[in-house]
Amino acid sequence: MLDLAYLRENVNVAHDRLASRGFSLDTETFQRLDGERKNIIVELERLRQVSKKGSEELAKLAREVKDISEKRNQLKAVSQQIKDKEEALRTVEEKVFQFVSTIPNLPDPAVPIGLTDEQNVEVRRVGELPSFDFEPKAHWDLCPPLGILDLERATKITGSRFPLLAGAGARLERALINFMLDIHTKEHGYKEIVPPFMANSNSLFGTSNLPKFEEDLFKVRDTDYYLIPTAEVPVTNIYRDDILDGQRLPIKFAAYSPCFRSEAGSYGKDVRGIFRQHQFNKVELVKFTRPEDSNAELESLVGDAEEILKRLKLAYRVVIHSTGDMSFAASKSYDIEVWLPGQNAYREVSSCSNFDAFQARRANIKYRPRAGEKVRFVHTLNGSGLAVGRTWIAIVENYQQKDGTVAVPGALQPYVDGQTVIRPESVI
RNA sequence: GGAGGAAUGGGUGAGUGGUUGAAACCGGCGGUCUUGAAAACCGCUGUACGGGGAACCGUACCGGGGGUUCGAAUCCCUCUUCCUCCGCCA
Repeated sequence: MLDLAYLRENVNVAHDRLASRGFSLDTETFQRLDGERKNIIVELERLRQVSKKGSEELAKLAREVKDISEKRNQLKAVSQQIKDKEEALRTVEEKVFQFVSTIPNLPDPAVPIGLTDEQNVEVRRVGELPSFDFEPKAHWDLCPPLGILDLERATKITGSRFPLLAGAGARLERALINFMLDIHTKEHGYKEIVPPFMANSNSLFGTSNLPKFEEDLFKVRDTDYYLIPTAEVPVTNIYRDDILDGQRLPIKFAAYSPCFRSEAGSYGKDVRGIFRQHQFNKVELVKFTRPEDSNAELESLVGDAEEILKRLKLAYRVVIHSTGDMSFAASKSYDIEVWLPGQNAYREVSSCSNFDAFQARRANIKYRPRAGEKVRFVHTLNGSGLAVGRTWIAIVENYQQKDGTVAVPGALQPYVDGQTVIRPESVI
């Protein structure tokens, strides 16, 4: 949510900055609604003052045992006028709210201008691409014979786009979760969180998944609960409606969770294998920072996520999103893309964003810089550290060997009882 | 699932219809005192919106929503959350 006061003062600047991300701000509608709202408030406050003063006078008359019936009738009329104005105010405020809550965040000045991912800018490449003396396979061809991934049976349980891992494949998934959490909690200073895996509509509004993106979510029938699309939702909302002590900032949380996404509108995209799923595991990093620190904290957040790939010796690149490719709430975003030999391409394993005060305003998360000072909105950030299923794909594709087996990266071996190679095992 | 109780400012906690935006205490800020600190004492100490150059002024907010009334933290209805006891349960 953008700052209403900012919009009032700078509606044309906001219009131009939003145009750079492909959003057309209807400045006329905004100014009309905002003006209506203000007129009603001014009138309402005047009426309330009349009523308040009148009530005091009436109380005085009553104490003096004088006739109050005329005064009371007069005030009764005022009271009705107030009710009417309040109703009018509710109506217009609802309209303003609807209008403003569907405006995306303003891009940070450092973000490259462009309307699509083609204007994204590669920031750096790290690690060497693996070389094979054979044709490397994609994970959907490589894994079923090893007995670690069953693509057909998963569809029986639910339908398409659900993972079914087995044996060493299942253990590899679990090892990755522990590996990632250990590094972030023990070395990068994040506190581990196990959040609810469902969230209510207020929480989803706070992170901007509602109201605009409801079609991306799975909703639990007859309740106000949604399956979380990312741990960002519950973890960011830990502090909804809170005032934090400024001395505690930055606050850094790491949370493992399954993620559920309807993937509406991605039919035909990544249909093979388990790259794009309705359910996947992810370790998410979330930060609450002072406004002046958030861009530096974004850089270190990306670094924390990159560290996982470095330890696993996987080649990757970091890309900064153009204005048009950023998500609704972000002011600045980086993607980390890991090299997948089976697709001969870099593919996303992490997206790290600074939301500045956009989510904090929606979720009402404030901090007090120092005792006695005014409260301000925090800045929120988050990033995948990393998407576990996609890291799993990267490992099997990058560490595949000519005989169809998969080597286990050294950093991960302590998490799988020292196992060094995944060999074919009995299918489920 | 059944029966009770509760929700007030950063915290604890008074307040059952009319200067109550809200006592008191704790915490915080400023000051007096002190070589310095502590203690003691004094003052200040919520948020949002609107008006004004500013000191200030106005309005709203006592879990959410609705109602009664000229007037609600206070009365009524409803929802939510928390606590206690009983039952059930991984």
